[in-house]
This record gives sequence, C-alpha cells and structure tokens, in this order.
Amino acid sequence: MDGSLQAPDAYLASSSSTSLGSMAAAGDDWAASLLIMSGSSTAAVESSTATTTTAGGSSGGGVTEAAVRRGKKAGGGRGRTPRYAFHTRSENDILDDGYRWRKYGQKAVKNSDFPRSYYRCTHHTCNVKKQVQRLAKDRGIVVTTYEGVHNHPCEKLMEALSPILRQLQLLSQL
DNA sequence: CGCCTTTGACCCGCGC
DNA sequence: GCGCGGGTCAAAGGCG
Repeated sequence: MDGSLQAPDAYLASSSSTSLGSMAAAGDDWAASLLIMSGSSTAAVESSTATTTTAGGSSGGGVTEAAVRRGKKAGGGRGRTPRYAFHTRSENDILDDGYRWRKYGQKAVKNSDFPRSYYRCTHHTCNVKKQVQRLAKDRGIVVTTYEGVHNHPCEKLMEALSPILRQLQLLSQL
C-alpha cells in the first residue's frame, strides 16, 4: 500500500459533526472503533473485532483481504484512494452520515451470512464509495468501509449549519 | 417524473 | 489453466 494510507482527520471531523444529526435522528449509539485499512494491518482489524466482542478473525480477515485486493488494483491504476472502516453498533443497516448514497450492488460474501452492500455517492463530481456489511455473529455490528474522500460539502451538514453561520455573521457585524 | 433499489450477469484478480 | 470469490454494470421495477 503505497500512498493510500492517509490521516483521517478531515474525515473524522466531518463524520463526527454529521453524526450529531444521525444520532439524533436514529438514536443509535456510535462507534466503537475507527480503524484505518492499510492492508498490512490485519492485526489491527483482528484486535478491533476482538474489542467489539465479535466474530472471529475470519470475517474480519475477509474484509481486510478484499480491501487489500482492491487496494492493489486501485493503487496501480487510478491513484490513491484512502479507505476507512467504521465498526458501528447500530440497528439500521444504513447509517445516515449526511451524504446521499446510491446503492449499486449487493453480494453475498464468504464467512458471513449477511450480504455486503455497495454504495456510491450520488454527487457526479464525487466518486466516493462505501460498502456496508453486518457481522454474522453479531447483528448489532455493522462494518461500513468508506473509500475515498468527498470533495463537496455535505448537504445536511450545510443545512444544519446555515442558521448558525447566519447568526455568526450577524454577531460579527456588530 | 425522477431517483433509488433490486437483481442477475459479467469481469477481473488471485490461489491452487 | 481452471475455479473461486469479490466488485461493478446495467436493465427493470417501485416509490415518493
């Protein structure tokens, strides 16, 4: 994995701020673990799955293996694509992160009784993808793997922030 | 009417 | 070289 490893600071910021809305809407408790997929960090994935009290290294290893394979392909051809995997404890398969996603595929994977869903950001200028898979052993755990970084503002976030920004502007004019 | 989900087929890479 | 598994495409249908 050459340059595909990248500090997820921006992603953490956007995700934490948007999670306010999603948490208020869905009422799910967020986020046991955030881990960075780097391909060589199978141990990290395994430890993280152990932290979430789940599912043996088999399913976690499967996820990592797929990421590595895609990483090779994408890294060689299209350029660096950062990937972040979120382990989320949620009732819903789809956690609303403020962006609009279009589902473009669903596939049953080995080592898991549940299918994996593939989503793509609907913004035409933004080719961020994410795949959602829920662990077979623990239905409460949903693994959401983001691939890429959004290059456009989040609609819901802007919508939620616009009144605050207006107030800030008014205050600054005083 | 437009957008999104569903679903089967196809393609590609990897391991044996 | 072949089989397997995973990722993507594209057409059709459904829903708001």
